[in-house]
Amino acid sequence: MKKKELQGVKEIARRANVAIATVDRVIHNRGGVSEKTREKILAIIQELDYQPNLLARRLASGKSNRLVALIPSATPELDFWDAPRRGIQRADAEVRAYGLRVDELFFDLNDKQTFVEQTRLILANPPDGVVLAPMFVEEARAFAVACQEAGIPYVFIDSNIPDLPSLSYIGPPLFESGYLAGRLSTYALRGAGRVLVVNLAADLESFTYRRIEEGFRAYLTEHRRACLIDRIDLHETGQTAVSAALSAYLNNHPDLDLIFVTNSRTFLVARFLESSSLPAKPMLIGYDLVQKNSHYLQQGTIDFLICHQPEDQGYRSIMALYQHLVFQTPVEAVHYMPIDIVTRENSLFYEN
Amino acid sequence: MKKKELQGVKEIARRANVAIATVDRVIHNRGGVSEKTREKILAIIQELDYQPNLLARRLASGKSNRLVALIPSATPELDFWDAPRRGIQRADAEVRAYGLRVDELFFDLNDKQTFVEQTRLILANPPDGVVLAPMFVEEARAFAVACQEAGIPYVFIDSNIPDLPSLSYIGPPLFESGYLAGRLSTYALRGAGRVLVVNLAADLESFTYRRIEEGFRAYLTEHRRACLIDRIDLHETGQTAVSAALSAYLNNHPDLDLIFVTNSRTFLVARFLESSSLPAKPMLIGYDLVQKNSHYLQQGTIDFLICHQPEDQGYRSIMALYQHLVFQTPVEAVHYMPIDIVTRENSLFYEN
DNA sequence: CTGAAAGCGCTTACAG
DNA sequence: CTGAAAGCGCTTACAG
Repeated sequence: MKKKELQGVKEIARRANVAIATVDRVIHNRGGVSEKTREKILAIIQELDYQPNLLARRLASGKSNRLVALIPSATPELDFWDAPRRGIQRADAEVRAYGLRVDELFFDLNDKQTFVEQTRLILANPPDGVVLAPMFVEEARAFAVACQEAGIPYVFIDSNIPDLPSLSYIGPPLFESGYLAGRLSTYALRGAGRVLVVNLAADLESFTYRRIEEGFRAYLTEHRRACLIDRIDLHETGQTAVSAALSAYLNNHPDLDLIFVTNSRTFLVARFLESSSLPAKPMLIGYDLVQKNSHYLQQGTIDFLICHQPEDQGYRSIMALYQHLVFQTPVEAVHYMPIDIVTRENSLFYEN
Repeated sequence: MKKKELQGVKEIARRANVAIATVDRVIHNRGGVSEKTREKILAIIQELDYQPNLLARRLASGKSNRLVALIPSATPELDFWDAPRRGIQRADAEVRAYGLRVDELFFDLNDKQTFVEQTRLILANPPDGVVLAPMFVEEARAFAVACQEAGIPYVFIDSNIPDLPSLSYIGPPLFESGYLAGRLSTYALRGAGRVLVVNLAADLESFTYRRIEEGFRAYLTEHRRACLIDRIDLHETGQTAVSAALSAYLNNHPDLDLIFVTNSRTFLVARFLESSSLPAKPMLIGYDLVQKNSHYLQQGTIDFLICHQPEDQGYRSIMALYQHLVFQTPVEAVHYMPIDIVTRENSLFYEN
């Protein structure tokens, strides 16, 4: 009978003439091993091209990891964050069997304080990794720094704070996304053309909106020098405020060709356009296939929505942490999502 | 000292007053257990909401699975299949640690025989699952039937044979994809408009091209009744043949507004358009961001490319089999990919 | 029909 | 600095 061939640490231990525990020590750099035997073992590992069995490792160690995802809560009005959440849950389901668990925490997009409170809760019971939507820039920055100090890896999702050393940013390339909006807008421009950029958000300091607008303007500057570009910034995101501002603008500029809304609140503008009786409806371009936007896309009030695969963003953010924690695989520092153009015709399959 | 609490099968065995092996038997329906103890054990499993530890299961069983992916080979001229392949390899890397392995086999898109040979090889050494691009419909059908008989699950990727009971189809919704092309084409139509549909493939019997064209025509019929639609079918996919056919057509119809190519060989048409000196270049819409297409998209010769996330298709096809084999999770019979519109402006991030 | 035991490839105290 | 042993939660012969 042929003798059974040993595998893995056992075989290494046999060849090095040491105990398995010693092999384990050098594999994990736990120290307490003489340089001589250390090198002998290392050499054998090389020679055998040893690949640890991760199943066994995890089973034996009994370790499991807890991740926290801190994202805005979806509301009936604005369900954007349902999509990343689905992705997060899909990832959770896939890796649960391997000892990873994801806790979801939510904050209110209109209330900084809810964000701050959640970050406090997280730090009080530190997880092994964090997925974070840094909508409130300063507060997110403070939290990120705290995570760093606690040695907790974090990944940014959907928007970025580029100068922080996150494990990864998973989201759109903002400038280019705006640039594409610029290109799409040219389908509507007659003659010189008049364009309105609309920013609707509680926190307008966000890097996000500025970069998108820069990209948008860049395209038009390059291709439509004569085009006139105005802007409306609104901290209030209620329908009344939005309608009032647009109404006032359109009174002065009935010749408007196009409105570009820099985030998912595009439906607020669409709603206004539907209710007002303009001689010629301007083209409307915005972001994200949320339910209300989908409605106006079907109606034809919204012409294009730009999307960045929000579900996949959620999925990938968890998987990045998973790869990092379980496999110690290097993770790409920036994963730009594709910039998708969604129209009435392809919207059905975009929602999956 | 509090007594250690048992987990899993051990705890079940303790409560049922049987050996662990017996618990294992009922969990896996291996039979050879009296109805009475079987029911007792089942009840306890219910009560405990027992979830097997898949790590332990796989480690103990020592089982591993081999998958085979049979896809067209990428060529320097047409590198489309590089993308699904990358996805397949990414999935392979992710699940390798869990005992799944993927072998890749390739066939020549211009040579049915290479496909048939590969299927023979596969059946001679049956894998645990197959990913299959059924470009050659009849041959793929025969192979699928053979797989069924051998009890091997298979998933179709990129194109479908709907009446076969594949584990899953992962690819575009063809009709809707063509329908979107129809919508995009209307940007080019002046007046009634003249449109040319071009099919370029060795096997034109494919369900794929017909459905795409149906969708395309459906949009135009609904929205542009007066539009004239011609078609060129070409079994030869060399540049000379393509150029000759287009040249002849354009001589008779210099007023052409738009060309729609139903697959990734769009660059053949673009190349012809660049070399010929037409008074007004027709708009060109085609499929897939392959390298040559990307080039002509940058040039502006191609206006739109429709894409279906080919890398993700590869990734998901392996993962579907993985879920099925390892977790016995139900898999969705059809997973339609999004229909993406790629322009010069967003192409960079589409390639990842 | 049922059980006791070895083992999957690791990690983790514990002892020396 | 090093080793022997128990154990992670399962599965797999093997014995009865």
